[in-house]
Amino acid sequence: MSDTYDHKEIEAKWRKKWQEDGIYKTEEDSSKPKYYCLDMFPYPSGDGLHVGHPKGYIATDIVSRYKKMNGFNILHPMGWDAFGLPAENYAIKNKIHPRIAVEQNIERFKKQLELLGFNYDWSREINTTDPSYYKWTQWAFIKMFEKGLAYESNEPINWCPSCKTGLANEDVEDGKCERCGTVVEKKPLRQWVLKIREYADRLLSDVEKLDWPESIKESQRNWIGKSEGAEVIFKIKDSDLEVPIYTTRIDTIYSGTFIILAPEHPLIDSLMDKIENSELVEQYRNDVSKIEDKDRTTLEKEKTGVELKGVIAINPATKEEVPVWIADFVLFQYGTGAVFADAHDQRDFDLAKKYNIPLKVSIVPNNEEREDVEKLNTCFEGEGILINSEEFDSLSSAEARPKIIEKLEKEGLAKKATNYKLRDWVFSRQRYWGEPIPIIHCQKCGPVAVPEADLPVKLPEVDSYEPTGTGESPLANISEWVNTKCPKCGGEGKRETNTMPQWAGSSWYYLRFEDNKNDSALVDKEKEKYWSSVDLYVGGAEHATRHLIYARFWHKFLFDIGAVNYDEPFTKLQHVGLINASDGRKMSKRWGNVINPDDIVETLGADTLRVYEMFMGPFDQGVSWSEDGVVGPRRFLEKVWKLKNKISEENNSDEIEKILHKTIKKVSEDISSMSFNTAISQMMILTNALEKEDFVNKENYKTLILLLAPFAPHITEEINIQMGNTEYLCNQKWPEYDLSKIEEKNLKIGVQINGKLRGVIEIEKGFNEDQVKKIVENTPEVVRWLEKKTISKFIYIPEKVISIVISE
RNA sequence: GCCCGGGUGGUGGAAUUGGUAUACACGCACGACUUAAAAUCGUGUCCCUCUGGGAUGCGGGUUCGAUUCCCGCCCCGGGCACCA
Repeated sequence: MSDTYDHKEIEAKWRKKWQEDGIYKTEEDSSKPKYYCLDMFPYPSGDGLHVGHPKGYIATDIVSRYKKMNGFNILHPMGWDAFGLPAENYAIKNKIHPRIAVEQNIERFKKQLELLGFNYDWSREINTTDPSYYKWTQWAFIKMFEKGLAYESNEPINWCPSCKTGLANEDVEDGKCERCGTVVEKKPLRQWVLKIREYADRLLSDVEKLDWPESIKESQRNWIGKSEGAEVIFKIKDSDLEVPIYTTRIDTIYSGTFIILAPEHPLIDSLMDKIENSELVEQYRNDVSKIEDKDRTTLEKEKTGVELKGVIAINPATKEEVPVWIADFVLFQYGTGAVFADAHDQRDFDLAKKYNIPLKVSIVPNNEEREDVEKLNTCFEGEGILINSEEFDSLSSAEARPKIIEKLEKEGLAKKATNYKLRDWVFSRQRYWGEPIPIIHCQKCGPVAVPEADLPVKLPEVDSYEPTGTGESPLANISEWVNTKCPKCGGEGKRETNTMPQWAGSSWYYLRFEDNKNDSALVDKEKEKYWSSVDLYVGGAEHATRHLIYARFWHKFLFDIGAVNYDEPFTKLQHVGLINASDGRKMSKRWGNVINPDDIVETLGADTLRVYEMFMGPFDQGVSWSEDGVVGPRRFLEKVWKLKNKISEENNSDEIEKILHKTIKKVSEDISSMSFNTAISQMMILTNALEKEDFVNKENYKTLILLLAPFAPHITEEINIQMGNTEYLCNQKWPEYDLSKIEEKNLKIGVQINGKLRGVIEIEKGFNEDQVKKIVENTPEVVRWLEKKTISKFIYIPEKVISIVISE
């Protein structure tokens, strides 16, 4: 037996053996319960992995090994999300075709992952850029098209002038391109859009049944942004035209003294012949169109607007004639793009004060505080008591709302309405490196889906894959590819040249792992029934409103067309906290603070890296890498290694047995709850205890090795074989604990006097209050506090604490 | 502004159906081994005016007892936001 722990030799040896014996290959086996444990698959960047990337992968590796040892059939796969802008930009920068770059980067990533000893079943590897994969991404798109969920639109969209492509709402952060930080412009562009809004209600309500972190669920609720209110109709005087207005505060309708349209509102064009100051109006609309969205939506900006002179609307409740304004703070994309304005909204209030538009009060907080509001000295935005509201006077806001809707509904002037912030998903990109959208445009038939038999529509080779910037993808230049026949009428057709966004392939990849070689279906329904849903999904919280919404939408659609058996893809989600550099900053080439896992594997070993990353702190919390800290886990593994030399057939003390069984219990529970840090500290406690013994019982040692195996698979496998066992640890049974060995016969209980701990006594389990009291009375360290005092209360909380209250 | 999560030693952190706060690890100090160093092992390590007192962001409250529950704040991280 070699005495030094040579991690390099041991890890290389077992990596090779595991691979040769194919022990991580997963087969369907309906006799066993399944466990599907999934990582968010990476985009294979050119920089390779840094030490933060594997944190989530280590966790799923531990959980899946643990589940396997507990008799589950596990699915733990890995693949590559390789389409999209970053891959393409990397390729352009390095003057290399994206396909080649992706191949190289995948190779590098895979090597790095293999060094860490993961139990991935590589026979199920997938790659979103593989035509046999994106065939099914295209297939799903066609199904959506057939169901009317994919449509063409010409509305102005977010355009990133640097990435030279349109973007979805989700890709814009604070008015900037999420990818490159460039300020996004509005650009009218023909594009493909998916009707994710049709799923808004289900996406929202089903959030409740997910075992996900509350923060992510909350983000999704906010992003979907459901609000309930009413739609009211303001008719335009002397015309057939009317303005539908969405409001959540119909209780303020009696103070609606004017209405405001978004400057983009198309109704304005129909009103042009009535508008007396059309020049001014046009100028305002023009000015607004030039302001970037980001600036337009800052609260600090002073309110501006222009009245549409000559246009009069009728308030449906008061029947009063009210002026019509346009103002840029009214957003065309939200609600109906029009609001009724009153003294109970700060923005309307400010605008009215500035331009001397008449205001009226219809809500007051209560009778005591009504004076200031009524004098219009202040804008009251809250809910309160109605005044000046005919029969609704003296009702509360909440009481009045349904009643006002009811009344106006009878006149056909209002109805209940619901609104969402969620916008439909802008799905086309004017770039090369994505799935071609499988549509053929025909002059006669319009857009026609490519027949299923002709899928995949392969991404053609091009000379230049750089973006054109014109709003056309580079594919538009390949006429032999673009020009084709219409599948419907056989006439001349042109292929759609836009490609899909990066999020397309990742919206359903988890299904493909269940059946990655199927050429006749996206996934076999029987296999899907067995493996789905994903039991544990681990990844970064930054995907809360992008990937995790898109995937849920995509999945619900597949459920609706009968392609899958369940209506949610991920049962349990756990997010992984980032690992920052030791300076607290994000690891980045720019700061020169990147730590490469390969280096740690070389110097300290993969097992040490694994244990350290799990020991650093709570799994879902961010932490900074510590050069000093990483030696702790290394010392721990060395201690475990050295215990080999003390193996004996003799039994250890009851005290050791107790710690051992406690450890089995704690490690089992902590893996299930993903509290890896405390599982490791408990194993450290056991190891420290064993170290102090003269010998270590062989079975006890074996138990420790089994518990540690999911965390540190290499070193434990080596110890296992050195102990004379031939079966791989991952195929062995997880240890069970014996509660009777954990339970204490004697308990140490604290004694509090007036709330302060004054001593600790030892009692036998099951002692009653009198017995306990007797012991207390014979404990000098406690009794000295009781001299010359009266005991007014003696409380014994069984097996927990004694609390004595005394007075002079 | 609204919503979600968090605040504990020099550092990462542990402990919550209300019951002995500071487990485990790092760092540091001292000691053993060594010609010496590294490694390893051992001891100590919340603070103070230390027979005692104080401390889980701050201020109150409930309780025999509060890191845990309630009320009012402060700070940090995240989501949403001229959203009608």
